[in-house]
Amino acid sequence: MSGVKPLRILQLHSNFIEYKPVEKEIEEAEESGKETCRLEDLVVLFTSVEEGDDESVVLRAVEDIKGYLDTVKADRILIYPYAHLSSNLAKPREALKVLRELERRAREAGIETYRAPFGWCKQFTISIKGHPLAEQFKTVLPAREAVKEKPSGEVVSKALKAEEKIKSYWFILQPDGKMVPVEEFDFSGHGNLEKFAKYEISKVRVAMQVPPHVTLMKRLEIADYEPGSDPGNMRWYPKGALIKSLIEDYVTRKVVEYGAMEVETPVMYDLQHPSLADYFNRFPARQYIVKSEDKEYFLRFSACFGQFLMMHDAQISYRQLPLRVYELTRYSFRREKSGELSGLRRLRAFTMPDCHALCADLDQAKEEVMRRLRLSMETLEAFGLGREDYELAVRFTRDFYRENKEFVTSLVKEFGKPALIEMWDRQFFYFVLKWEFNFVDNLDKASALSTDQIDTENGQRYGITYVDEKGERRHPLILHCSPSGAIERVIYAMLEKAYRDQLNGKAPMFPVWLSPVQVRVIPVSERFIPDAEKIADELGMESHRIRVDVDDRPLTLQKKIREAEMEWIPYIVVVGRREVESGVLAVRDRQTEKVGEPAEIKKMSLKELVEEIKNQTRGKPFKPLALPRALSQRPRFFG
RNA sequence: GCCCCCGUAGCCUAGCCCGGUUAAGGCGUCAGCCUUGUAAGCUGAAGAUCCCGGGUUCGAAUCCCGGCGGGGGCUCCA
Repeated sequence: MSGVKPLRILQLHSNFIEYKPVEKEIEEAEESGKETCRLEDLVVLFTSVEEGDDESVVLRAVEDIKGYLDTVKADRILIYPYAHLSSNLAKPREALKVLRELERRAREAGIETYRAPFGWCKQFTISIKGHPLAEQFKTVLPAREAVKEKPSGEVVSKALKAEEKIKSYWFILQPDGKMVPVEEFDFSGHGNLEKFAKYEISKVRVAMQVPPHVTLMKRLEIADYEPGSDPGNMRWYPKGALIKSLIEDYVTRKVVEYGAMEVETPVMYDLQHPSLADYFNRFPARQYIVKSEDKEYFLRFSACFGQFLMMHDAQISYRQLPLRVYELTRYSFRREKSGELSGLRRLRAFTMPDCHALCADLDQAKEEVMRRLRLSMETLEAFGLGREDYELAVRFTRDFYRENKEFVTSLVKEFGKPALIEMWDRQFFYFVLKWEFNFVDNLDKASALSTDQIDTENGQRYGITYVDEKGERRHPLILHCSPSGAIERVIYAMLEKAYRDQLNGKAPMFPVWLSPVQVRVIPVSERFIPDAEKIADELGMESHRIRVDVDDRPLTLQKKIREAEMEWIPYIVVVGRREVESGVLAVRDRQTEKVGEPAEIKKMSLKELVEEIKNQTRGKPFKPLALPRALSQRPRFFG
């Protein structure tokens, strides 16, 4: 190694650097003023010269620097003598010679070059750019290959990295079993599928508007950003909390009916737990980390951990399979990158119904997946999301498809519309097959709602076993299903759909069972408030399970109607002299309304109205009004 | 993380480019009038550290620099 004088260079692509020579540290120091020097948008080269006497290294270094400047599109450098990179420093006199040579050669190479004074104690402030290549540490050796080291940044799961290398093959699978490469498929009549396919494959995304549902979620006092929390953690106003809670109840009820056992598990887990750490690396997500005493915990991003650990400890017989376990996670956490967060569509804290099913073998798993596909469609239906509102994607490995063609086709057949297929050459994740329903919004963005997966790894990873017919312990296959997707995302989809309805001239609204106020009673003047209250008493009788309120504010009738309409209230009952005398109600029915046209007023008896609402909400959960009944008693949360 | 946009009263917005009286308007709130017949009745009042810090200037919401917060996009995705 004699004759080799390595350079150690820390390259930092910076927004700016400010440095100020404070005092000379050594006798050989250069002459310099003490004024602060500031340079912007440049690459700073913290450089130390190590023991040796060979100057040829400089040429190599300049080559390397040029390449780097090209890559990061910069054209200016600052050579900043920085002794702390080495424990084997060259003599100052020699080091200065090398640095000057480096400066000269860099200039010769056409680089705008600055150099901080050598031999001084300097103070500096630096702002480093955030792109992946902004920080590089190099050791430049004259006779050998340069050593590249990247300073360690954030801990990224292996799965997240692996994902970057996945090669996907895209097809459209028709209900009749015909599989067509996506570029050959005729999308006429399948506009949403086309948008979804493009969104998934092309990665071109243009849109620079606030998503319609964000405006609506605020205006309707459903939810809002919470500036006092981490981004992606929402606040829920009374109306939103009610809607969310009803949806949660409904999904839970459906899953329990399907045969799942509801459980509850912790929100945080030991980062060092062996099974968890391993799984962690198979799941492409970023986490919140919580420190407690001297341990680190990650906040769960699904219910898998808790349920798997529970199943690990359970005694299970093959006779009990498929065994279904369910939890509604309030909350699951994923520390999505800040630029990815969007309204209720993509959050850092969200509520995820998560249902696992342990299956004895693939045949049982396939049967179960089919049941859960149906369960998911029924569930979405209750939120007013029909098959026309979402698209199916099925993703699997090539091997799985070869051996299970019929099964895959049967899923698409059950769905009834062509589906987007993504095929992989080998298994990257813990599952061999996964399907999702995807909603396409008004900005042509697609997001997954319901999903199910066939997991071939975690039974083993978590040591989950059942005892088979022969008395032997075996690992089950595990299905992971969310029949609705995140609850917040369901609300997002409903709002986006309502917005689209409005564009098409339909009055936007929630399904009646989810409307925070189902009937508003409006007296024509203050004189009729007592009559209005009496009607509200009768409509709102506990046994009717109807949410009624009364607009008792001293406003004009028109104004009160307008506000009720803007709140998307399904039934508006106006009470005046005529109603009091006749006993017949004058009802505005939102479901029959068209935007911009005068409303039709239906004459109905109170009993008929109660019946109609009961018909609309049959079989759905009910919760009482989440706000004071009298509008005059209500605060305004937004606007 | 990067790029782009935004930050003015509880909400929405004007003013900013081109610096100059008490920062303008609408919604909402409060008070009063009106007592209302199916999507905005009238009058009045209160309400603003113009995001924060620095700089330029006789003078900054306005120009410059830095920071903070939010949104959107990029990459990827339950």
